[in-house]
Amino acid sequence: MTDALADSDTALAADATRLSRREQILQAAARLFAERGSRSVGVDDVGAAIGVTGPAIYRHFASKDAMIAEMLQGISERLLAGGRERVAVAGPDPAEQLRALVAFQVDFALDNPALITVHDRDLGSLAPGDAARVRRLQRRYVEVWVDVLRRLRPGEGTDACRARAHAVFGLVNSTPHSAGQLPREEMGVLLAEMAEAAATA
Amino acid sequence: MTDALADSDTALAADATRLSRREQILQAAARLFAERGSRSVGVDDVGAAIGVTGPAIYRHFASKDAMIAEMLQGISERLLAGGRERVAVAGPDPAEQLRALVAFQVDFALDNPALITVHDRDLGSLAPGDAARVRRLQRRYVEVWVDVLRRLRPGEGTDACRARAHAVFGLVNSTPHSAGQLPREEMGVLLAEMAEAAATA
DNA sequence: GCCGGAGGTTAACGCACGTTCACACGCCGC
DNA sequence: GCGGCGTGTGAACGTGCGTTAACCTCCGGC
Repeated sequence: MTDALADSDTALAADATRLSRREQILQAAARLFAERGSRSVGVDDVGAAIGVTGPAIYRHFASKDAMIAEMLQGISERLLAGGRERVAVAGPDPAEQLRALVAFQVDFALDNPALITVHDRDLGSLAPGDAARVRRLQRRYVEVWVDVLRRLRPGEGTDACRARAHAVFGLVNSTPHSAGQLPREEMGVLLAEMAEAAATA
Repeated sequence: MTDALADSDTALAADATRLSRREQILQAAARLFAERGSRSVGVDDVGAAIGVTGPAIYRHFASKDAMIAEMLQGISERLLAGGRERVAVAGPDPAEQLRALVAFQVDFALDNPALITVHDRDLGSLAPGDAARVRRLQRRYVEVWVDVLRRLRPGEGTDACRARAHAVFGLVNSTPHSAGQLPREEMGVLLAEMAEAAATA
């Protein structure tokens, strides 16, 4: 291949392979859902966002609901796996574990504001079974935080620690509302400081 | 005069019943919307929640969208007015003003978890004009916080203070996620402590 | 060369749901 | 009593949209 067109073709092909079609769809859909809500975004809109027509979606997902379910479940799984890994890597000190969890959540929220938005907004529009599955994953992620907080604050009850964890999530997950107000690095430092202060107040 | 009085009386009575009905509808709708999202809740559902059929809604609202718009605008107005009043009452000390704002937001979030949920979730499903109106109110409420935070933290820029305000909102507005885990009073104290710690970290 | 499957297209179907319409009923001023 | 008005009902309409159907194209393996 000698011409530039072929090069750009291969580059595009490489990009296309780097992200499978399913993931392309999920990513585009997440962005649209975050902006306007999954119920207001049509299948045609999702298709148009990746350059195909609406029904093409059904070559990759059984239904729109199945697509949303997979999206939410994927997010919850990434959070749970990431949180557990960071805690494991952080060593036995609960203060260090908390720092690791905060850093992880901050990074995730800054890198994926759309996923953060969709994550808790569209849970209610899931079929009961799928919603239960996602909620179970979410709950396990919360428990990772609760375990750390409990060892960090021996005097506090489990319920208080759980409420504390939810509050920290809310704090860090404010990124979609304050997008682009600060450079990413600065925002990360700010959120991490605030989150740790709130968690240990 | 007696005519005028009678007229205004009946007008007031009519307004009162109509307003209470409107309020009933808005309240029931807010609860349903918080649970399942405004797009998944039908007009019939809202009607059924107050014991009437769906079309009865149209005796009180021009359309479902108008109802949502009024709901969101009402929330934003209550927040803005409440925030300004609390700051005014708190006196000149910015630390005291912050405490007042935090207490206000915590009370609101604990008293109206459904409104909190709907408030930022269904903004995207509003008509452009209505959305702009609500966003303007929201922005002015944020600026109330930013003004206080800026005087409290002279070294910090406006953008950082705005991000900080959003983060505190996220923290306090976690109430829908941690509903009923703690008695209200305890939860209020916990959230207020965390919010102040985060705001002044 | 051919064949099968992966992935796309357009057209059409059906249902959910917002909205409107025609009508009914109770209440209050006259 | 009577008529207007506020508020409700059930039926019907229109449409947006998720989904399916029928058909096309490209491509890798035999």
